Amino acid sequence: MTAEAASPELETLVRRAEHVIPREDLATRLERGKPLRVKLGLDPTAADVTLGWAVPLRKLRDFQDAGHLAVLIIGDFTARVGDPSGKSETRPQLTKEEVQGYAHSCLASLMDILSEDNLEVRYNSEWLEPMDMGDILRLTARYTVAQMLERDDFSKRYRGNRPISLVEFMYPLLQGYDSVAVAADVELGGTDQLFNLGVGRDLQRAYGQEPQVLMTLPLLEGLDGVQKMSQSLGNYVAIREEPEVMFGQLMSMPDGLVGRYALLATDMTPDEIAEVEAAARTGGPEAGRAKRRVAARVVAIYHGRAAALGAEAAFDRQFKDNQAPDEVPAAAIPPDAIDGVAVYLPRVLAELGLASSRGEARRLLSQGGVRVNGEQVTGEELPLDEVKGALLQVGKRRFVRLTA
RNA sequence: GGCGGGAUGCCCGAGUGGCCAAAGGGAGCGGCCUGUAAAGUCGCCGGCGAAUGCCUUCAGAGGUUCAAAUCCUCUUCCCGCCA
Repeated sequence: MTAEAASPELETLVRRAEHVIPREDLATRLERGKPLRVKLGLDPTAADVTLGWAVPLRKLRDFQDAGHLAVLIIGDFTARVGDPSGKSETRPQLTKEEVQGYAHSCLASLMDILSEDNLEVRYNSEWLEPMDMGDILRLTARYTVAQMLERDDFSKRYRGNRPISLVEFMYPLLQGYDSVAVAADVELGGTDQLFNLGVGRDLQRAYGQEPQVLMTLPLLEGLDGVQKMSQSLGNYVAIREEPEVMFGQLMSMPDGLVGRYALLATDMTPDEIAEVEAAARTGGPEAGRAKRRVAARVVAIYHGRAAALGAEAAFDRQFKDNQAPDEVPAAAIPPDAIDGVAVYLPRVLAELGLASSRGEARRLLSQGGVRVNGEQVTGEELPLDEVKGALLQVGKRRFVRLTA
């Protein structure tokens, strides 16, 4: 085997990747000059596409741009099984209807990243649903319980006396079978997918195909800076989020994440990444500026440069100058909150969704978390004409304009 | 199939007859501070138009008791050991 200098194409394609296994295979397949079938499977288990998902998706786009075929697998069947990767709990099973709804909304967002060209979209229910018991037995015969238990997440749960459903053992096999069904040359995934991707490789070999190359990409941490970005944890940024909101969400990330986001969520050059990373470490206003830079770059990818500038300006108005955002949702004062000429605020807050209950609303009031036209209000009642048309604010970022 | 252990609020977890809307921690929320960061600090953290008041909550269904998260019976689910 000759260890030739990596081609520029290979260089680009493996950028940001965590593992490429086996790397030589990718090189040789590229040398053949035929477009590769590059598989990425996504389970529609939630409605949005996050910056976390965007990491492998943007890699898939790189392959498309290099002339390869993106084989996007919508895991409408596997979503119902539930991927146990990295989870310490059994995932709740979703219904077919839920999954269809998610698939529909995800697919739209996905196309913000992927190109229409060089794209094949497949639903894995196409081949998984018709499998019969014979097919399933053939599949399950390939793997042992010990192999499954080698996986960290399974063994942890096993040792910790937590349940592991048999159906969870099926998941890697089904995902692996997808690779057989679409004859993948390369499969992309997050680092937590390494085991699953490997199963695909094994199964392809067992079914007489050339085994796929595995490429994993780093998992982007969520805004909490601790756990991976996930919709169920609520620490995510959706790629379709409004520019202003997206910018604000990104500004709330811990400093330690600036470099990670620069690397994984922007198109910054290595030099730029090093710069913002250093700035974030310096701390102080310096770090704040670095974070702004990263936030603006992310917003620009999904909404364009102009929107990014606008979002930053809006951010300053709201959080530096403490002004209400330009666009504030309007709502009528709930009629049952009005008693003659008095308005009962807890009811207003609760019914408009600014507080989860009237009790919560009362707490917010008593703690000074509620403002009417910028003035802190602590009493629970206000005269009706003071409330009509007023700007109601809870905390720093929840606003409603009350219509008269 | 047998024996044993377990199921508590968003999560973890204490509580084994009244003092329990239920300790403690985490997460979250609000105030101050600040770079909407971190750290810090003060407060909140089941519901009900005020309550030392009422309602709902400790897997589910029944029962004992003046009184049950706590005791009894059955059911469901989880874990372990044995087969």
